[in-house]
Amino acid sequence: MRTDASSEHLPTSAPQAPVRVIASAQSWVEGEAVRQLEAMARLPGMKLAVGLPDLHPGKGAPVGAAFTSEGFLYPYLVGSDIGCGMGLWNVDLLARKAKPERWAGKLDLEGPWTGDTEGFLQEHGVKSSGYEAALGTVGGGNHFAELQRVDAVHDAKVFSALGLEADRLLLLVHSGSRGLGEAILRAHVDRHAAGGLADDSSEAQTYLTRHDHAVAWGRANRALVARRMLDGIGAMGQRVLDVCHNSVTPRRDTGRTQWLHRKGAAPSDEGPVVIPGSRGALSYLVIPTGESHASAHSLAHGAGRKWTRTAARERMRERFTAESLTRTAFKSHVVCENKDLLFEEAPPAYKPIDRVVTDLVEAGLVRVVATLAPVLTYKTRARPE
DNA sequence: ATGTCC
Repeated sequence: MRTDASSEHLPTSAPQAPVRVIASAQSWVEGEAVRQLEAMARLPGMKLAVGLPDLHPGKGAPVGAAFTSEGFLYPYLVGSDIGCGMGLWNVDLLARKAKPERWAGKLDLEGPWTGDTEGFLQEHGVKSSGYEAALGTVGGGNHFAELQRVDAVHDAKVFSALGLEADRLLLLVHSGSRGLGEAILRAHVDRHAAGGLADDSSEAQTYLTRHDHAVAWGRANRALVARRMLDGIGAMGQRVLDVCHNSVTPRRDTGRTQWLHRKGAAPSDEGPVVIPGSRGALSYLVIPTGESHASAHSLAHGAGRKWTRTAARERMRERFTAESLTRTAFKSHVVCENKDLLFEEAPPAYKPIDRVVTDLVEAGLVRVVATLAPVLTYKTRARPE
């Protein structure tokens, strides 16, 4: 029996909203993740709950899911990393000029940026938050900054329309709002636990204002991570796209405002997105296709975890040395001086990304524009004591 | 996920 305290607060009286899991039989989804999705579908005001092919259990609410509601919004469904997302930069360096081994030895994005963070935020039109010491840092868990080369181009027209060239490096940054979003959710949970907010309440307004700030701050954070990374390799870059996969946004395409919650779900209504594989795997640049109402205007945001962090540590430690995991099947390098994190984030801990993307293609939701292969993944330079 | 737990 589960003893997750958060689920005790979830009202189960409301009728269940439609639940849809977009995943083929080949990409099995854990039963617990579907049960969590169904529990969320019984929240007051819920209209639709969608699981994407990377759906997996989370802390109460599942990850890889999108929810639309009316009358209420649910900060708990966005989670603590408000504004987390993926940014892609075009790098003005030929892939064949890459020096991953040399870069891996010297890149260091730990600690506060030594530049003018206030000025940087101002340039991006974002107010400071009190968390500026973390601005420009990647964070933990599945966050990373990864230099990539183009593996294959499948849609040359869209590829070049994005300003991309097959022989250039790209930089993909996955990070969020660090401690800022966490503090915003904590303030909500202290009062309401997993409960929602009436959308006409002043508390909802306060939350949304803070949420929007964290989303903007998270985007600026990715931009500064990119800048630090590019400074480290002596290159320049241009942002190609940046999308958020943890957020709640209003939609007014029906008579009444609907709240679209994304919990580890990329948008399908903001143009091309990158769906990253884990470290030693390809990432997919895709363009959304077709009508996306039934999929809550959302896409998978990654491969999706297959093993828990604890299980991954145990299983990987038995089979591999930490050292061996700093190189991948693509001969790319991984900067991760935290061994536990290296094991937790090892490729076998995740579902195969190609199956996740194929599910989206077969559901008519995306077309693959290009596949991107890792060259150098930066996780952390810091060693735990 | 987390200036991560007193």
